[in-house]
Amino acid sequence: MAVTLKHIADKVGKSVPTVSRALAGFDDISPKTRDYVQAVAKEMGYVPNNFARKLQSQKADAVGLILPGAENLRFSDPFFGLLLSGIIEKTSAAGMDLSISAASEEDELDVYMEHIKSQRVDGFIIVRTHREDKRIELLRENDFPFVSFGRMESDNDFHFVDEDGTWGIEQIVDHLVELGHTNLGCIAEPLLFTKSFSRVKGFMNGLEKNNLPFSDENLVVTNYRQRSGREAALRLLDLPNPPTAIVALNDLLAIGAIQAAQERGLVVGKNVSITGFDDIVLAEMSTPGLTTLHQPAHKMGTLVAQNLIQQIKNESIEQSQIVLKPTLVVRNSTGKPV
Amino acid sequence: MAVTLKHIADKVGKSVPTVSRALAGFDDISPKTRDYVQAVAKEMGYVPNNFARKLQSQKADAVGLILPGAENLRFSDPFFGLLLSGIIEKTSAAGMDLSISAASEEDELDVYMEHIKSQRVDGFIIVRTHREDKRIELLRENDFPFVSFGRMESDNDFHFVDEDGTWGIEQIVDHLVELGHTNLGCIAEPLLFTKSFSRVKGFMNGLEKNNLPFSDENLVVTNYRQRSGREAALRLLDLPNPPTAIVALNDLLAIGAIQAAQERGLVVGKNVSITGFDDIVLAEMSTPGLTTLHQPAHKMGTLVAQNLIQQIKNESIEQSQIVLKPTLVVRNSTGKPV
DNA sequence: ACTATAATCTAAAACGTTTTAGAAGTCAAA
DNA sequence: TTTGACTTCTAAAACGTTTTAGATTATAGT
Repeated sequence: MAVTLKHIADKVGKSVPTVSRALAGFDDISPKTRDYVQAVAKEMGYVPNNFARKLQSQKADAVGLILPGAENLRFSDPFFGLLLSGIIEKTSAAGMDLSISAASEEDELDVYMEHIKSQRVDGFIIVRTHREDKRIELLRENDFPFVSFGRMESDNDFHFVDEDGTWGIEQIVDHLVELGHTNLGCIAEPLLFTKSFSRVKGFMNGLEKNNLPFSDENLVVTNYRQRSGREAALRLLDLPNPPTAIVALNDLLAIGAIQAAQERGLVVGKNVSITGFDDIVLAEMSTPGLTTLHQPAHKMGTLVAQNLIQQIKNESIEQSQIVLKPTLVVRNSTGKPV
Repeated sequence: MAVTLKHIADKVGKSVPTVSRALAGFDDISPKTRDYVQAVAKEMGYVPNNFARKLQSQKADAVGLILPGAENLRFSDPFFGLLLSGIIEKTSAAGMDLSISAASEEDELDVYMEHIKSQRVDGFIIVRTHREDKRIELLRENDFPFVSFGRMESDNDFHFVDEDGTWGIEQIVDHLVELGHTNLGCIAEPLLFTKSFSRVKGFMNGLEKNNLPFSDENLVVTNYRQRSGREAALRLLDLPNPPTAIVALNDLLAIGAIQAAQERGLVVGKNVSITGFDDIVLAEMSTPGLTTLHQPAHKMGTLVAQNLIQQIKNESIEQSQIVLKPTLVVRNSTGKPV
């Protein structure tokens, strides 16, 4: 059985509250008692019971991360992995737990409510933000602390860390246009995600800025996997008038697109240019190296977690809304059109 | 403020224990009262307080995963990501929390003890198992439930899920020898990890079985990153008598090795053959496709979690020690030597 | 010597739940 | 009409901690 305050109290011949306060270093305990109690506690290997403490304090000292879609956990996405590592680094350092769970779309909101009502967590981190996000609305209504990784389409009166995806893709389009491309294709994730939507907007903006027409068939909307990237790219490459450059809106899609191009016998960076977004490790390792937009995934994780922790602890928050600009990394997957 | 049993009790005009037992469906409560209480509870949106319940039950309903090395979180490793997704799937389904934290090597054991003593978790999942693993010894001494992903070198009297790495690499060596290779190099992670050690053993066994000599300089021990794979491969390729095949002991190392070979102007699968281990998604996507050993990472995660949950719940355990054989996947990174 | 003040401690309550032991009431059998 | 058994409920205690309010003792000031 674990050592409790009562055991220590019995041993030192004092009351439980005295022991509690001695260990906490309150000044209504004599230095002599304090030191003695602390020594005994240490010797007995005392560690406070987590739940008793939390019940009393009415704080969970925990951050919740509820992953959308049980089947779709997305841990194979290296970007998400790095984001998570940033989050864990900060929460661990702050002595808080990170409670990860999964919820299917139907009962997602219920799971949030249960977490709140059972006082399991003090705040949430929201990922894969939608343009209209019910989770965010729910949390705002209930005045519960959270930080979203990504904004909504409007009404962004909450704490978030986000990329400037629109701006980023504009840089990509500029880069391709500078190289001489005039017929650009685009592969996107579902548009209900703000992230995807913003990036597509960047694509449109880029075309418009460079006086290029947009054609519907040049935009393929799919999911986030490489496999889908490959299929989407095949569709683009098989068009009667195929694009000479493909703007994939994340690196995994881009890698899939590279594979597709190679299957069609095209030299990537020459016969066709392909770009990504995120700069996962893989982007550097692929052949050819992928031209993409670098994002500090780990850093973003720390920012999200930091803000949430500050909210929870009622500390002053330096910046409650952070938008980071990605940086263009040019590698060999882009070149002049032949 | 959250709704408590007391609130419901006041409303229905019964005592708190009655409400508690009515909600739990005990049969010493009349059906009439039971239904009424349940209806009222539902209407008031009652959710039990997590910590009160856990304090009383003396169960955490949580599984701990303490990641070794704070700086080295390894979330960028897709294999680990998949393993994690399997774990989360099972723990979520069992209604248990997964508590993830990180600990540096110095205070790793203390962190384990604190988790145990504070009754924060009911069991642990051990990853990156060492040949002599202090964590496992600690948990055994304390008779605390755990499942290890990977065995120790000996004295494996505990629950684990593991690969048969030795057998796997033997298949790889056989495959290469069949193709005609006689000079094989090997790139390994640090040998204190059982996983790495077993795989190296497979390499040795394979050579011996095929009557090939082993030379020290053909084995490079490094860490798990691509970068290291590249450097190690360069060292092998620059030997006076360079190997015609490189057995990298994980896929990331292999990808790095492919990169190195390409830098040296070699055609992989022709001038030099390269193999991996794990079959991460990337293995299929790389050019050339990587010959490797497939492992069901997600499935392994579910097995680990399942066993632990069964231990915790005192359910019967189908299999407490599971060793899975990886399956050889031949792609284009291996071929006859020229 | 008496009072005010400070120093040190403790009893009691609280957090919200579940378990245990037993009370109160109902009903049937003797 | 008493006994026993059963049904339905509740009081009290428990889990381990912290907070609040107050008790006790020592110390100093007059």
